[in-house]
Amino acid sequence: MLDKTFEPAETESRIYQQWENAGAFACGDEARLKAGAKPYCIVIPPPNVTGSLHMGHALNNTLQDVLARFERMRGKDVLWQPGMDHAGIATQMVVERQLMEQQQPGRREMGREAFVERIWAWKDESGGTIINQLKRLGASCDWSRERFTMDEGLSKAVLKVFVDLYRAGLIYKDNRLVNWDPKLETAISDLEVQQVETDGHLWHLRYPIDGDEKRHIVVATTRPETMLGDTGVAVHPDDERYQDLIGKFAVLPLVGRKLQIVADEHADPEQGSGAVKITPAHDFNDFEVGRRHGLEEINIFDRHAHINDNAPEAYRGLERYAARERVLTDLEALGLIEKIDDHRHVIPYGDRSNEVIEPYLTEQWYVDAATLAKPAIEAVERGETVFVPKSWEKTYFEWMRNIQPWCISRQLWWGHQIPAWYGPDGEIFVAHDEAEAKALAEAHYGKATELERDEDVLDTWFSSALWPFSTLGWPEETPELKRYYKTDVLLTAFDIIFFWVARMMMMGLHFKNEVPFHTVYIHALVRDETGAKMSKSKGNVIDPLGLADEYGADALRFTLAAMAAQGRDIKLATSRVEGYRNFGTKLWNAARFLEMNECLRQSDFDPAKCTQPINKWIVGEAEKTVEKVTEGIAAYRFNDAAAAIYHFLWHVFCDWYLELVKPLLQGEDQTIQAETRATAAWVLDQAIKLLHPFMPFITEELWARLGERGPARETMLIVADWPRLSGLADAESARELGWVIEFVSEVRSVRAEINVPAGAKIPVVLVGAGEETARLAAVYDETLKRLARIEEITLGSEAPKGSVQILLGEAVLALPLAGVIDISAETERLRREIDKANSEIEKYEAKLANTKFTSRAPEHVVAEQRQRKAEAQDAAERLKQALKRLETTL
RNA sequence: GGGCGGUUAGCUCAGCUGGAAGAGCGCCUGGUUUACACCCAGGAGGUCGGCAGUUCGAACCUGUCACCGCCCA
Repeated sequence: MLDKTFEPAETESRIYQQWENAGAFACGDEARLKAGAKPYCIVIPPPNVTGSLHMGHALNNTLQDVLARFERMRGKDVLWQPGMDHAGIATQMVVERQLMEQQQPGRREMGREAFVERIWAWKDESGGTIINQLKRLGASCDWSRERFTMDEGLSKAVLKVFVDLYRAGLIYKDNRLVNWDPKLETAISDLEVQQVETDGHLWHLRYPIDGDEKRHIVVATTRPETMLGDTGVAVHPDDERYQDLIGKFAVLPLVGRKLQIVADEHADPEQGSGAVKITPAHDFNDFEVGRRHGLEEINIFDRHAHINDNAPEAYRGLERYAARERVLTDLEALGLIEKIDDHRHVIPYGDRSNEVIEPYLTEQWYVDAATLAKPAIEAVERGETVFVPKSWEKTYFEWMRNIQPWCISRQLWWGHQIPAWYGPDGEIFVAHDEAEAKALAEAHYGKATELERDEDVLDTWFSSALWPFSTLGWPEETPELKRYYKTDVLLTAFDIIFFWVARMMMMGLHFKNEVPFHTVYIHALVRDETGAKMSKSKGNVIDPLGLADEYGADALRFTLAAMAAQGRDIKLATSRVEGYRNFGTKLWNAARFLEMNECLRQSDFDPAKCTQPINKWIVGEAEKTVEKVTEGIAAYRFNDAAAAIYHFLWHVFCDWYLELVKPLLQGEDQTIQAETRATAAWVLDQAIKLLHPFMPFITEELWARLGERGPARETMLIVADWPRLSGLADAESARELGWVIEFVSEVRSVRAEINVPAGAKIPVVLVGAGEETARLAAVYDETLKRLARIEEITLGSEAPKGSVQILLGEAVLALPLAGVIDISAETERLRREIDKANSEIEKYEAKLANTKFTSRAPEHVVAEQRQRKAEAQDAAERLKQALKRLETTL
């Protein structure tokens, strides 16, 4: 006997263990393959090895699991490929922090090799907690195939990609501005830079004109310290104020360098004085201006963003903000500060270090992203990969068409070391290993030569970009690669379109000549109840595992899926989770009810052979639900699918079917009882299957518990067949049950409205009932009496005096309650109903009187309106009669 | 400055190709109906952001305005 409630805490880990033991998550099941199963593959967006589960992961992986379980039940050979990435910066930071806390030597003291070893040790010990957290959610990944971007195989893929791209001219070294993190001492990607609006100042500086010392040109800057690296001044070509100065020189104060005054459209005549100082080595815009006019690029910072020897001695060694103070003091002393305005502007911060990022001129490795992007753009244009929702294609195109060279080198130790070796003269040899590099060098120099390997490592995303094929064994031509590439769908939040989708598309197309997935499903971002992005600093983070502890993983999953409507952010309220926990309990108790009523599954049960209308009706409803859930998931409309199964189980199966069937289960007729028991059990089985992708634990548990009696289960639910039903809808029984439900609902509603005590049983006279209605009343007599709390149902030709009257089909339900009810309240109720009917009649009449409508609207729409008008007229007429009868009793 | 999205019941949100406004939660009323109080029954609550247009007909299409959010400069 089932308990009153399902206990997630006691059940979830046991069930998960059973799935794993049964090998249910593994791809390539022999029996399936023999049956001709088609492959279905999703690669997980690899979580960070340092990461722990947040709500975004929970949503992302819940949806992947819904798809994986759904397709598995549909008989496909499912591979949900799991793994993690090595998160270069984040991981290195974690371990460095740990060393510091334990007061151990820092990485520089311990040296590269020892440090990297130390990271591996950290990874083995405390990395990847997120994997276990995913398991707690029920993720059905094929863990036997778990991969890590630093694995040998994946590293081999990285090596090959780097070498191939280099040899194809698509990877090169260049001296450009990068986003430099002076704290971490490495270049970082544009995407790892957060632009933060900040209150600052705009300093207006006066630069004397060369040869005309009395004259000045005023430039405005938010970063006065960078003036030490100025090599020019730009004015707009059309700016009349400065026409005579173009081509002349200004003199850089404090430094004395001559600055060419150039005409460039970058200078905005509306902003400040209209003239801007140009510091090509320390500003992205200035860099472009400098290149256009051949201005010198003078780097004034070292790697810590302290002033270097390219500046006058007085400033050397100063930290950038100290340098700013010093520069301002000195300019002030010279009277060269014209004015200082308050100014709001954006400052770039590194998202890992939270340090102000410095545009910094260094030599780095780049991928020619523009070239690789072309086929990736075309593939989406041709529809080889589609975005769901489609609107995200725009974002993708926007990004891809304006793509910048991708800086892939990082000044870190944790990651894939760049396979480039340098000769004594700086000649570069890119090779798969040192031996090959040496051979290349020997060929180049004509003799064996000592080489030095590039110290830097590759951006983590360089290896992640290969994920859809490197995890499948590439560059080896493995059977898995052949079978599962291209994969089916990638699920991700929109903020990852650039990180992931774009790069995987480029690499997949270049190396596999085929897109990595046919669909990209972009899901919502999870926010808190008020719509704010969850963040630790705001303290509004809802821990998914906390919710799973409190309400069960199933409830959390169902909530996320139910709220995952396309194109919207999710504002998560715990009340929703609670509500869906209740839904689980409801299901549990329905099963408990069946158990108590001996509703056992029958192996030879055929839903098409039901004889009782109530059973014919519910199997038809089940079929409709199967359709809705199946279509919903297949179309990534997770919320629709979730709503369909929720509605069916609670509001159709529990609220109506089980209630309607109670008399039959307790009745005399053994045949009917047997059919009903079998039907109930069968329907519940279908529902459990439909719910399984969303609530895997409770459904698997019920599957097992219900399997203890009746025919033995052939498989666990996770690999059971997805329902495929057809031909079960039966219009006749649907109409019959519709009548019963309306009967009960109407009586209940009116009872409440006129304050009949809930416990009181009242008589009902069915007036003007046709033959069929009379038959139904007789057949469902017991059911109606029970559900509507009726004492007796009799047929009559006229409503008894002073009775409450309800329209039901062609008949009138008369509740003879004279003396019990408040006549004036009932009169009022009828008047309201009549008014309502009348206004409807007017509406339809107006519509139908409009010849434009009747001539232009489709036939069936017009017919529908006529029908409704007739119905409303009929209702109004009968309501008037009812009112009249009521009034005559007064 | 450029782009995208949003504005529907008190709250959180559905509403696919334009043909009678929906769900969950909350709220109110009433319930010891032997599956379930994590429950049952009933109910209130909406000028679908404003305006203009297209259409026989608009929450849905077009334009415009307002406010909110996000992304990119």
